[in-house]
Amino acid sequence: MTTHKVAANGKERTRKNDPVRVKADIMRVATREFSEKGLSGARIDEIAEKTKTSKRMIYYYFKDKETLYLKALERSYQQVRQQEGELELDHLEPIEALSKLVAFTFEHHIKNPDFIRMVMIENIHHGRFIEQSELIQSLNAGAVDELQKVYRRGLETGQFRPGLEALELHWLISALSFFNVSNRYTFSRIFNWDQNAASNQEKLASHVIDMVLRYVVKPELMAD
Amino acid sequence: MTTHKVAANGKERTRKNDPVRVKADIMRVATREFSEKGLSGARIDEIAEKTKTSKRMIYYYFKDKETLYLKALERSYQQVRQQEGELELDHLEPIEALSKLVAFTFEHHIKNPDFIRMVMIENIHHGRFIEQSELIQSLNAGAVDELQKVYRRGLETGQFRPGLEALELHWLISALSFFNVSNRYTFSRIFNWDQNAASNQEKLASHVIDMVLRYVVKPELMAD
DNA sequence: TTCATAATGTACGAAATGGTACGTTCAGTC
DNA sequence: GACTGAACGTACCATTTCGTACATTATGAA
Repeated sequence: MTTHKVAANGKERTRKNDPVRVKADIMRVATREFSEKGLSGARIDEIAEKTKTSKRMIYYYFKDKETLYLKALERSYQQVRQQEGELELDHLEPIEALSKLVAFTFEHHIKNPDFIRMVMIENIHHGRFIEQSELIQSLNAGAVDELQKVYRRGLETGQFRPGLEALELHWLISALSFFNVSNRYTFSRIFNWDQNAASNQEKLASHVIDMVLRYVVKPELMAD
Repeated sequence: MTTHKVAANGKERTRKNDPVRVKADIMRVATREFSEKGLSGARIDEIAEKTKTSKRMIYYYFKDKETLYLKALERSYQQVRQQEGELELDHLEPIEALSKLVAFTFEHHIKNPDFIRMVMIENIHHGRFIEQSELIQSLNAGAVDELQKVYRRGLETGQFRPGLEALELHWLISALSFFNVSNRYTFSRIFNWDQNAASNQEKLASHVIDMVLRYVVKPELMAD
């Protein structure tokens, strides 16, 4: 007697226990669903269907819908933070480094619309879930530290204006990069302007970089 | 025989027909609910409860949930556009005028968090509803026109850099002002920084104004 | 007054939806 | 092989939720 059975439909029906895979599968599908439809818009049944496993398993591993959402949110943050990794700015001169940093951030947001959506959704919820997550808070910082280093170097060479704070600078860069992805639809529609078009994205990117540089670099070093 | 009856509880029960009031009441409640919980999160039953009228009336006047949402979205846009009204920049010199315009936009966003939320929600829906609305598209423009005028005047006086476009400038200002309201919760939490605190809001406001000025005004006119 | 239509109240239905009860199988340990 | 806890499948339940059927009242016109 072997351990596998034959189901009614004649298919081989050997069940494999693979908790890691199952869990990862659920997380993958859930993240996409929540990011697309929000916490209230996503349907557990639909998530289950798109999974290789069943609804039962979702509740087995994740307790309830909100817990699943929180885990999906954390996963989103983890993934983008990983990608942020190696920028290697130390060998560049300050202005060049800052320019690269901004360009990278802008691009990085474009490449991760799902993450942007999760953040939007979480803000709609008044950040109720992110507040509970120590994990997310633990893996922040990196971006600001890089910026801090660059800014300090720019101060030393005398190219940057003094008196700015890295965190606030980061806020400005984030705002411009985030908005570019988050508000595409409404902005395009209202002003009848295809913000998504490659040519316009290029324009915006260079505007944003230029804007940050003009804000940080001493004016006498900027050509008109 | 009078036209009014006495209900079981003894209360006077004269029904008044007041379509305008009823409709406005529904719209008021619906807008708040949708802005708070989104399209899928808002509940028709709850909207009905918070109304002076009944669920029946919602469907009588608004067909279905999505139509109600669209109308609420349109109402949100209308309201903020109205407020935008009189800025009176023409009598100010260009730099001063631009500064005022940015300050006003920044403040204006802060004063209308419900509107911001509606826009966020609509973007989560890929702008599916705003696309259907000719009304919303019809009442745009204003902000850009004002900016356009100021920019032209600044060019004439030679204080502004040439080559910029009003729409893109507006995009930058909007991005900074919008993000300040839309991403408060997550940003505060991640960087452990109370973005909402009055002192920090003041800082951000002056950063934003300064940033735009430095971007538009010729560098040689800017003090360090 | 009559009459037609707009406006409103009450109650209900059908489907969707989050969550669970209950039983079975897998996989490692003794 | 016997045993045990983790992993999994199926079917189901209770409630919520959007939407409607049906009856009634208000209001202005003829």
